[in-house]
Amino acid sequence: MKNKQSYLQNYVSVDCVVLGYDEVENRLQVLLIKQKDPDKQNVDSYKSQYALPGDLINENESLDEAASRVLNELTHIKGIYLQQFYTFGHPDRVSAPKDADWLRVHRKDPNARVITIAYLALVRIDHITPLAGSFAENTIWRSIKKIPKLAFDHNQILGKALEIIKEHPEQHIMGRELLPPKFTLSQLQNLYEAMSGLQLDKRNFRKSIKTADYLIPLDEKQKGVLHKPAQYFSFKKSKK
Amino acid sequence: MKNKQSYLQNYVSVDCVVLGYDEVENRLQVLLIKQKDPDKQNVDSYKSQYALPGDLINENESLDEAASRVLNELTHIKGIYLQQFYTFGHPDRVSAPKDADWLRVHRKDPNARVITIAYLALVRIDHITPLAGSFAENTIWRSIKKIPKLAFDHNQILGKALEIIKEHPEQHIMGRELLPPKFTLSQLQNLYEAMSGLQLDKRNFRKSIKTADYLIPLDEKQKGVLHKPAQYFSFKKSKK
DNA sequence: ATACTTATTGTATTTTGTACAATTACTATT
DNA sequence: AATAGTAATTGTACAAAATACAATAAGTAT
Repeated sequence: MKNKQSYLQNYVSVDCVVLGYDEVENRLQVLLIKQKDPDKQNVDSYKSQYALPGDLINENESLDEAASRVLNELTHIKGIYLQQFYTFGHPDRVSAPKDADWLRVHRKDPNARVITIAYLALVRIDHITPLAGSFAENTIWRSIKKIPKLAFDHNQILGKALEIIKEHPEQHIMGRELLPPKFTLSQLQNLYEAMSGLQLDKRNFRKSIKTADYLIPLDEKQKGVLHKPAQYFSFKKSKK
Repeated sequence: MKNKQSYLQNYVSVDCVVLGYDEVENRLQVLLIKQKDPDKQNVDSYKSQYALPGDLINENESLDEAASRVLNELTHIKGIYLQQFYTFGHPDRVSAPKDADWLRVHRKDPNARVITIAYLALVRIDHITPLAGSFAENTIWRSIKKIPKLAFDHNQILGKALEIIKEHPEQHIMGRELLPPKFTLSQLQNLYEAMSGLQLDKRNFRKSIKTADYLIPLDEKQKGVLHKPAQYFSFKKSKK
């Protein structure tokens, strides 16, 4: 280590991969923001890009707090579990030509490197109203099967997040409010299938989750359905 | 996002948890550096601390490259697999009184926040000669069972690294050169046991690794041992 | 009464994990 | 040559978990 070396400016940001479970369509969507036309010119003159919600960290907040704040500013949701999953810091990760305009307007030093700590959140899509037209940007949900080209290295960040939930769906279901407080086993199975990308056998799925022992069977059934009504279940409170 | 907001200086560093496998003692040790007396006074006047090897990132290197460089500068080893495992960025992580002296000497802005990306490396301890008395610091191996109080939040960083290898020993053995090119199954089992902290049954261990299919049995036996000589094995080349 | 829809359930089979001890091949000693 | 000492090697019985697979049940609508 050199003594009191001079040191170039680094920006530090957090980016949030917010995955919303769409129970109706049984698919995961990702929350994206549309970068605004930085020069306030008409939209056609500027190639507006989609991006993951993210922002520079503030002075006195932890990384986790920064991620919570950014998520809250963009979705108005609070108390959601956010998991740090990787840090992206390649010197060139924000220096593609496509990103130059945005940086020029939004950064004091547009050429400075930005290191970003990426976070993953999972939510029920019908619990969130993306703040379209809010102070910052338009937000939209996009199916993870049809991801557009994103700003910076955000496609890479999203890809890593999707790998993680695909590998361990079970770790990202409990305590994440991805289902209503009361749900059927079919709803739970659909969620597993959407997260893993696999199709599961009904009988074996039910056997395995009953072994896992995190469900509470309720004395309540579906009503008004055109078939045998399913029993409702809820999650046991996690100990953490 | 605010427009061209002013932004406080953040330092960004990498810290390396280098775990060395000591086959003779069958234990893992961690590579620590001893911070030098910053004021060049006699050692007694300064509470010298142990720390994980780490350094600020340079301008044009990726995070992975920074970790490799730091590791190389401290151990002269190259080509070792380094895995990013977590980023630590609490605003107060370097502001304990114990760390003030060192920061005052080594940082232009001793009060600035430091975000550090932590990396994990595993090596054979007899392959590494820590560079005692080199330009920067003394380096020592310490058993992971007897970790002293470290600088900054390095105990926390080390703790997280140890959790990771404890949970998935198998992922950190292949391709890491933790054993000689030819090794016996007992050597391999000892390594597993050191990493997991568990004791394993010989027959069951052999059954499971033969299922795993990453070993090549060699036509060679131990020589000159006071017991039935063991067969040597080597790892299949990993495909990555 | 019938058709329709989804929920619910069990069994046989395979695979994997676990507990447990006798025999083998070498060296050193007598 | 026989014996003792040491670690390597191997198998079996049992339990638990994963997998493949289809008939019956409980509602609604006609």
